[in-house]
Amino acid sequence: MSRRRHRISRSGDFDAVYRKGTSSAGRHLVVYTFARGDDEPARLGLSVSRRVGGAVDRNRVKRVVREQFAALDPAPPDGIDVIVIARPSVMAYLQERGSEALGERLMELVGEATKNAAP
RNA sequence: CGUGCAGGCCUGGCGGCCGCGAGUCGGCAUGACCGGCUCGAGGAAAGUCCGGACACCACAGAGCAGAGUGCUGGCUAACGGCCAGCGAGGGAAACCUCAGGGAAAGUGCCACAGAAACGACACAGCCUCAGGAGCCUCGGUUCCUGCGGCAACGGUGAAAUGGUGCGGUAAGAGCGCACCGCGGGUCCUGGUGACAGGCCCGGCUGGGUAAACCCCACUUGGUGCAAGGCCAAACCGGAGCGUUACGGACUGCUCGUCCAGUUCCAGGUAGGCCGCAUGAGGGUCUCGGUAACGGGGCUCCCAGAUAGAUGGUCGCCCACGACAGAAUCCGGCUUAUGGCCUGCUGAAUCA
RNA sequence: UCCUCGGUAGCUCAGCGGCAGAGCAUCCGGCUGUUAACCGGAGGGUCGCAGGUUCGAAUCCUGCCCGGGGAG
Repeated sequence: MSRRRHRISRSGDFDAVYRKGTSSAGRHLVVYTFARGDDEPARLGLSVSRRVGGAVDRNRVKRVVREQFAALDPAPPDGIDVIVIARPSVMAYLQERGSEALGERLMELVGEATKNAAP
């Protein structure tokens, strides 16, 4: 499977998710979701600002989030766009608790956001 | 042994499993697919402080101003970099540091203190002589005034008109001498040169600050790969200014050349390809050079992403390893940081 | 990717070679029955950091660190 195809790459798509989607915020991550309404696989977008850390730390955060997103169980439904925003405290959490703990937080937030969008 | 100094090197390795980017080969269910093989971050990729390559701006122009550099010789595509020297300063030493041209071209500044801070002259003061007054042991001594002589002495200060010693004198003074310092020379020797050593002259003719203005020498057009080029898509309405002018082509000025438009409002596109990785390239051998570096032979192809790829986990090696992630590409500088090796020093401390 | 501006008292800023200042805030005293206002006084600073030039640096020079703004 292609990772690239499952990413949000155009700024217009980002704007659509921010404007029309629903959000759910945690201490270290913020998740936006938006149902496009087609049957393509779910896509992921990432936003990691300089406040998180240097280039090495930011790459690590993006890598971990992508891995954990691909391993989500249950997997997010088709036709959905998900944007994950990293907050500045995420590096400290990652070093303290590890990538799997961050995956659990991600699953909670994604579930919450999709539930909010459903009704 | 520890300490200090200098130089060089590396940036965990091997194996298993899961996962990512690019290239290439193959498969068929031709796709935004699957499989095999190969390659896949750094010494600083960083800060963006210099220098180039490359691209466009006029054919990349001229002059001034502005800006930058500043011991000598060399290296380099170039540099504010590097190498080798010279001089000055620091250290016990190994060794380190230095924007290190010009102050008799001119201007400015030198607070406070101090007699005086740029011209030196005055002030304060010292001395001979003359006159007057007092004291008096009648030889002198003190004070005042005057004609002269002098520049040693001056509670300062970062800095005070060469320093120390001897002679000399009424008191003194490079006035004379010795040593040290300073300045000068169509001078001599060595060196490509900075400069060093010597000789002779001047007896001294006065400071500091140019990382103050400045003078001198040399360098210097601007913007930056989101440069720039091509393709596709969309909008292709209205108003004003101008049409020998203004405006634009780096900021200021002058000249010259070129461009035909340009400003505001409204509306619209912000997708793909090239640039984009074979280069002042790396490795190794050899020759020249003290070295930086250069010549030649052989050999290798070594990241090219575009919401942006290198990680996770397990085992072993004594060890989680430090700083940290390419975005047009090179040469440097600076800063952050873990470890290893080699050589040198002998102050203090320990033995 | 690149270009700019700034860092001085708790806050906002001035000072650009010679003992570091103003306003607001804080504290103390006065006024008032009390508070505010007002009056008088006091404390508070590695001038972002490190070198250098100078007799002397917040000021001049060089290199860093941390913020703010802008262009495409």
